[in-house]
Amino acid sequence: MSRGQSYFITLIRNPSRQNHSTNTTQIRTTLTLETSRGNSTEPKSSDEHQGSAPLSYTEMAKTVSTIIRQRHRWQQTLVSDFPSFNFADPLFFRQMLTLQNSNVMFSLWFFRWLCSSFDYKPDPVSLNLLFGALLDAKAVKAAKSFLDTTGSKFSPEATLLERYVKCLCEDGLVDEGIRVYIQLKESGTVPSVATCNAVLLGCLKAKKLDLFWELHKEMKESEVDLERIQCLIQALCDGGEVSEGYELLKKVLRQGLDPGHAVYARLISGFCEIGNYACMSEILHTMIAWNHLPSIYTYQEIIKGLCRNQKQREAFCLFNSLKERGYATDRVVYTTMIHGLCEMGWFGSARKLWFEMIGKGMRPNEFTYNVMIHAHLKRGEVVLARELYGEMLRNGFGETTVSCNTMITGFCSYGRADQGFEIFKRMSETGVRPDAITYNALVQGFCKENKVEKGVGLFKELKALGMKPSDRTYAALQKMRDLKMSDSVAASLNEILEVA
DNA sequence: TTAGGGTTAG
Repeated sequence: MSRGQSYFITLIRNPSRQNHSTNTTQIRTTLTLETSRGNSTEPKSSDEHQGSAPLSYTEMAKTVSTIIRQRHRWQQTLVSDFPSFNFADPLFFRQMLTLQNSNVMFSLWFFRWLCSSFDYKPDPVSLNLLFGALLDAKAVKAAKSFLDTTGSKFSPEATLLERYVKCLCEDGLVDEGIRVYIQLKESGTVPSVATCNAVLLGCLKAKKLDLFWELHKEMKESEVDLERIQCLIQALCDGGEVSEGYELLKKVLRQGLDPGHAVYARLISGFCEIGNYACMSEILHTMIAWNHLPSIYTYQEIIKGLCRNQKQREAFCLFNSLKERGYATDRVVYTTMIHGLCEMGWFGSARKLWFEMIGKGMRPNEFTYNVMIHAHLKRGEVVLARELYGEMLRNGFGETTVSCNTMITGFCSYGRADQGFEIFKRMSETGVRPDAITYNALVQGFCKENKVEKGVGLFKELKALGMKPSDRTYAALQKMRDLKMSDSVAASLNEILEVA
């Protein structure tokens, strides 16, 4: 718990510390209820105190809290219910805060009402308390708007600002978190290790690697704890420096420390990506030795990495051993494995897995369908691909850019660019956005069939949309040069090729 | 289950 927090809590529990001559529990005020509502379901404005009985701030806060919770438009009636009560007393607001800690938004509404109804000048203690309560409740957006509206009238305590930075970064509002963090540092505060780590983690989440290293450079070496190590290893992996990340892991392990499941998983994924299975396997063994059972996510990454590096045989062995060991091989693992097998041309095994997965009650989704449709098209089985595509749509998986591209590239590679173009036309009707793959595939497809005019037209569209033509697209257009075509198409083609 | 994972041209 931060110093600021404990100070506030002591303050609430023992308000006499604040140099006020009175203690809240001793404060008595004479309340007279001048208006009384007949509605029995509404909270009574303390009828029992009507007349001369005094009411402590604690009791009054309870009553007002109940009214705020239960009565609509309480803002319009509170003053007339308690005309002689001084709502603007800061001590009363603090009582309200302690009572409302289960729902800080009530406190915020009450605060806003105070500001708009009275000449209420909130004191720094109340402002810090409310701000802290908003952070406790992780109401980051409310905390931000609270700061925005109080503006220069409120400078939160540094400890609270640190917590604010942490909440912002955790909530994905990284830019704002970094802004407050820099502001804190500029004001002379040395942020805690936890705050620094939160900022670094925020950078990683937002994929701001340059900023990560820039901020890390300014942080002190002495502050490096296990959480920082986790951040650093992730940053190294994200930046492609997996081996450096592994060196850091080894250093930590030599110190007898365990950096936690996620670090091993990230490094394994990194080594899989670059095809370094020796290191991947070492880390896998290390994590098991530290009692971290690799999750199905980690194994899926390994299977994907093996397949990507043409090691489908090893991937398939691993996949089968996972099943034997009772791992819940889910739809994603099946899809990854089916994809790997299809890429190798082992379509029979892929199909077997497809039915095995369905037999286990897992329904293929757009990813699984796409993998199989792509495989059929690669084998020239256009009719089967079409059938499966229809089945996918019937099963409720809508068309996506990827699924359309799969069909379009399939058609185009078999000299059926017109059929691909039909899908392309449908995309604009169904609101599926074509991308560079769509256009490049169609231009190449039409060129392949010597349909220069269509190819050139689509190329122009591609450029107009700000997309990048691929080298193969230029090469396909280049081949069209000597064909017969109208003068205008020839002029366009020349223009395209000259610029290239 | 801390969250994290799968598909399209080459």
